[in-house]
Amino acid sequence: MRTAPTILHLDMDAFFASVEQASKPSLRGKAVIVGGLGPRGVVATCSYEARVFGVHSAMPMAQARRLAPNAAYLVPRFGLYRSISDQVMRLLRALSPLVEPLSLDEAFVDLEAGGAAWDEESALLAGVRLRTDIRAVTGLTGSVGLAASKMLAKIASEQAKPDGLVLIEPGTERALLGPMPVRTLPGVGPATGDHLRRAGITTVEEIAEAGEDELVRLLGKAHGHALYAMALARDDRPVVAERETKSVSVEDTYDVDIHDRIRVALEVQRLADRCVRRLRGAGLSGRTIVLKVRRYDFSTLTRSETLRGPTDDQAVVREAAARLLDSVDTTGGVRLLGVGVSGLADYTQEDLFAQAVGERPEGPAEEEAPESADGATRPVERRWPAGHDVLHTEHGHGWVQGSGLGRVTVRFETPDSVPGRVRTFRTDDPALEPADPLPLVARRPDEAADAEGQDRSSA
DNA sequence: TCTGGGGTCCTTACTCGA
DNA sequence: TCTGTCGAGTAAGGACCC
Repeated sequence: MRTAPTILHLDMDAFFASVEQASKPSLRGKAVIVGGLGPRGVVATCSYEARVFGVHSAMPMAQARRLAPNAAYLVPRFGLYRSISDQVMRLLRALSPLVEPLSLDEAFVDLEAGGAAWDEESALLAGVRLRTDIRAVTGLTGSVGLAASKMLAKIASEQAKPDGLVLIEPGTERALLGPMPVRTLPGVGPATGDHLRRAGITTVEEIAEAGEDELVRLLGKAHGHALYAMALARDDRPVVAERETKSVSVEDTYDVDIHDRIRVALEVQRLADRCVRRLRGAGLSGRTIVLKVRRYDFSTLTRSETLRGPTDDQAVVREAAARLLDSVDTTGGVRLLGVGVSGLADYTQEDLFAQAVGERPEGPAEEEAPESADGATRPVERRWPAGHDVLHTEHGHGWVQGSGLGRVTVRFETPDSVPGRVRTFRTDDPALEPADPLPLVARRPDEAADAEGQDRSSA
C-alpha cells in the first residue's frame, strides 16, 4: 500500500444543476432541480440552494415539488453534460494516464503513475491547479480529495464539498475514520447500515472492534472481509483506467401501470429493439437475455435465458424476451419493464456464419416512423422539454421555461448575458426551433478556431 | 411519501457432467 | 453399475453506486 497521498478523487459540485445554472443566468443563486418530470420521476441532482429545502438526489419528484414549489424544474440534458465531462476528463488525463471515471462527474486519478505528484506537497499543488483549470475551462467548481487510497480520497472529496480540497495526511487515517458513521464507508447502504445497527455497530471504530469473523458472520464472506479492511483504512485497490462493459440494458417506468397483456408484449419488443441498438452501437453481442418486470406493488422480478452463442440479432433478442415474458404473471399491472443482455463478447455467432457465407443479414431501419394510437403515421409534433435550448429568428438564443396547452414559454438569455426576458409563443411557431447548447465559457477567438479544426478532423 | 435508469458485484439454489 | 461429491454454469434476487 502506498504511503504518499497521491490518489486524487474529483467530484464536480451538484454537476447537472451547476451546468444548468452556468448556462442560464436567471437561475444562478436559485433552487434548481434536475430529473424526470413525469408523475413517477425522481431527482437526479439539485443545486445547493434547493438542498436548503431538504431536497436531495433520488427523492421522488412529487415530494421535491412539495418541499420546493418555487424551484426551477428541468429535464436532464445528457449530451451537454457529457461534452463538459469530456473537457474535465481531458484535464485529468493531462495529469496521468491512470484515470478511472466513475460517472460523468466523478473520477479517480493516480497522480504518481503520471509523475504529477510523489509526495504531499506535490499532490496538493496538482489538486489546487486542477481546480483552477476546471474553473477556467468549464466555469464550474469541483471538489478534490487527496489520500493514499481510493476509499480515503473519496471520503476526502466528500468532506471538501462544495468547492474545496481536502488532503488526508498519511498516519491520521484511522483516527479520522473511527468516529464516522458506518454509512461513510463505500458499500454500506441502507440495508447493511440497518444490519450493523441491529448488531449495535454504528461507527467505523465499532466495525474495527467487532473483528473480522463477526463481520463475516453478519454480512457474508466478501462483504465482511472488505468492510473490515476498510474500517482499518486498508484499501489497496488500484486505479483502473479501462473497464470493460459487462452488460447492456434499457428499461422504462410507465406513468400509469400497464394492464393489457398485448401492450406489455409490445413494450417488451420495443425495449428489446432499443437494447439491441445500444448493443450494436457499442460493437458488442451477448449470450444471456434478461427480462425485468416491476409489478404494480413495486415487487421486481427478473427472468433470464442463456443462448448457445452471443448474438446482436434483433429477432433473436425479441424472441427470447417474449419467451421470458410468457413465464411472468402480470396480473395487477406492471409499472416498469426492462430488457438487458449480459455475457458480452465483441463477436457474434452469426458473424462466424456470415464469414463463411460472405454476407450478413441487414437489420431493419433504426427508427420507426412515429405512430399514433389509431395506427396512422402523422407528422411529428414538436416537443419543447423544460430547460432545452431554442433559437428564435427575431429574439435569438433562449431556453424553454415551460410548455403546455399549445403554448411554449421561452427565456431569452445566454451563458454570458444578463438574466433575460420571458416571452410566450405558439408551440408550432415557425420562427422558433430547437438549438444546440452554447459553450458555458466563452472561447477566445484562437481557441474557437482550434476547436473548429478539431471538430472538423473528428467529423 | 411512493420510490428513475444504467450499471456492478455478491449470495444462494439448482442442475449437470466428470 | 451405483453413489457421492465437486466444480462449473445458470438462474434469481438483493444491495449498492452515481
